Amino acid sequence: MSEQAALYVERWNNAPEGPSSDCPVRGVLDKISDKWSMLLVMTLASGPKRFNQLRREVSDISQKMLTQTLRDLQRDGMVARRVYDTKPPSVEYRLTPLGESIIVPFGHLIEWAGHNHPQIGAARAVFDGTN
Amino acid sequence: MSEQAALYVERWNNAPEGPSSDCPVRGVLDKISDKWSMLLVMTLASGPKRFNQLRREVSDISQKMLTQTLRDLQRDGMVARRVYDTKPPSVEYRLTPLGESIIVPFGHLIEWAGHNHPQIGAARAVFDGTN
DNA sequence: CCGGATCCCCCATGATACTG
DNA sequence: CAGTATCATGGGGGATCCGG
Repeated sequence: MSEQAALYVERWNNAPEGPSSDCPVRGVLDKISDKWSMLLVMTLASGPKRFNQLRREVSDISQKMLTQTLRDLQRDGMVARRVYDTKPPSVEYRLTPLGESIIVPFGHLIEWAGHNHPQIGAARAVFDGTN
Repeated sequence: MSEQAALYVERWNNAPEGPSSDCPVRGVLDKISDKWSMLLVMTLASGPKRFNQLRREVSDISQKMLTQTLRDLQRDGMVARRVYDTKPPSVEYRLTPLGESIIVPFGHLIEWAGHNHPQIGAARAVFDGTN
């Protein structure tokens, strides 16, 4: 393992309260592992968007989950919601600085996924063929 | 947004097949968002472990999900399983090089979480108080 | 000690319909 | 356009028993 990785492991295992279930880091990670949160953050990363615009861009999200996920992101301070008093009304969502700040670490994960998904596919083929 | 972040966004939106539901990157990310996968990877990051040892360290995982998650990780080539023909039998799990390679990008996310969870907590308090 | 098999519950998600 | 309200469902995951 690289030294950098070892550092992360040590920090993880010595995190406040340890890696137990009430560890605040695990609380944040649970949100990251939400089905739609990061997808919406990455979609908003290219600029502010309106409700139905998001719905079109993330075409397989239901209206309910879009509303719900946006509210959660707003509650966590990742997304700002602004209502324009036009007619018909329009609502714009944009990333806050906090929301933008997660793009970089999440981007590393995307890069890893892009780089390694062929290996994972190969491993699966071997595993499924062997058993 | 930082230039680095903008780069990630561009790559994401120009990913193979785009950010659609059958994008291979989303397939990998779905695994990352699994409830237990990354927790086990980080636990195994500090060295090979036996089954019940993992069970003790991740105390709130059920036996069923531990078995299931380890099998999925093995299938994806992230974890290697080795059986020692002792009596009683013992089984050791360890990260493969592929498994170790995800520690760094995932570590960035943990660092982000550790650094920003106070802000998130504060944002929630404001939101819950305002509404 | 390491798990496979089974039962079952419940909540996240989806579908649909309605409102300001 | 941007949601809310309500109902249906399915599979993730816990509890438990069993076997090698």
